[in-house]
Amino acid sequence: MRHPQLLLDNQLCHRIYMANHNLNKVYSTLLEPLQLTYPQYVVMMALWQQDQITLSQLSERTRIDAGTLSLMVKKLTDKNLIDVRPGEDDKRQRVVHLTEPGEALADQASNLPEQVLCAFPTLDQDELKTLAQLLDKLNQA
Amino acid sequence: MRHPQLLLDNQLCHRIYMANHNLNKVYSTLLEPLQLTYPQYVVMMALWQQDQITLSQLSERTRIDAGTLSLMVKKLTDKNLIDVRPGEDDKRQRVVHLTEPGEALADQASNLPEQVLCAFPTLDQDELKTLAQLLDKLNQA
DNA sequence: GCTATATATTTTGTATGCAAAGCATTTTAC
DNA sequence: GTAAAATGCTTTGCATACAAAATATATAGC
Repeated sequence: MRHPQLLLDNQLCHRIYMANHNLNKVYSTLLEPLQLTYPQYVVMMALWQQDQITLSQLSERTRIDAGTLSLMVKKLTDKNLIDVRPGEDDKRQRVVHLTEPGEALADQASNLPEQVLCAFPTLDQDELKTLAQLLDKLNQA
Repeated sequence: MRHPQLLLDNQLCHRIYMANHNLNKVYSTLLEPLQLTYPQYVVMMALWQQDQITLSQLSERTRIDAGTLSLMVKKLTDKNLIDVRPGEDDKRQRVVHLTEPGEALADQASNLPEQVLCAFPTLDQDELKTLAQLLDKLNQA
């Protein structure tokens, strides 16, 4: 091969791609009892952290773009986990509220983060911390 | 919040998700001259590394699943970058071959990995190496 | 106040991603 | 040798992603 720098195994992007893939797989198993997809779970986490925020705030927080979010919010509304009301000050905005079942779901999800880490026993606490720091640094750029 | 472990900022998965997202963004800009999407570029990299492999080998290498690959291979064939022939030993298989233009594209892509890293000046060589090692460890699990 | 611009959201079109069903071929078991 | 199981691939259906166009409402400049 003329260009060794193009080897798939040398690409940071592919490591990240695979990690994302592997994490998604673990989550999809763990999320099955909650009847949530992984991105839907991310939206719920954002709302458990701060309820009654606008769609654009939710998009900023989760990094899920507006178009995708628009659809997902519909589905979560159908599941009766959230409900969406027009903004009082600004009628263009739509504010997302957790419903009772939506809030209650946090209890069911509360042991999930720990279980996810259990799926990756090859990394110890220190390594997880370092990994998180390096990813934060990468994401700053 | 009753469950601090559910804070979005505490999730490894979300850091990975954002990193994947950020890298994709950088790639989509850099890949525009090559007229490739990022996953298509991954397929091409796999083939530049080893040509004339079956679809299932390509899937294993790229971690792109068979169904997705089936479609992508069609598009790359339309672009005249690859061509696909039935396996000689096993007629069920289909073997992917780089075309002349497909091989030539590697030259155009050869400086891409370096340019990608330039988009992340917050990480130095050592940190990139550590990050790669930790991701490998995570992906082993 | 009115118009031009900006903002918040939805819609549309295209490209993955993935599970499951379907199809053709090959291998296994007997 | 032949039926059953396995394998390689394609197709289908659904769920993101994301850019760009469309829509509704707010704000700025005059």
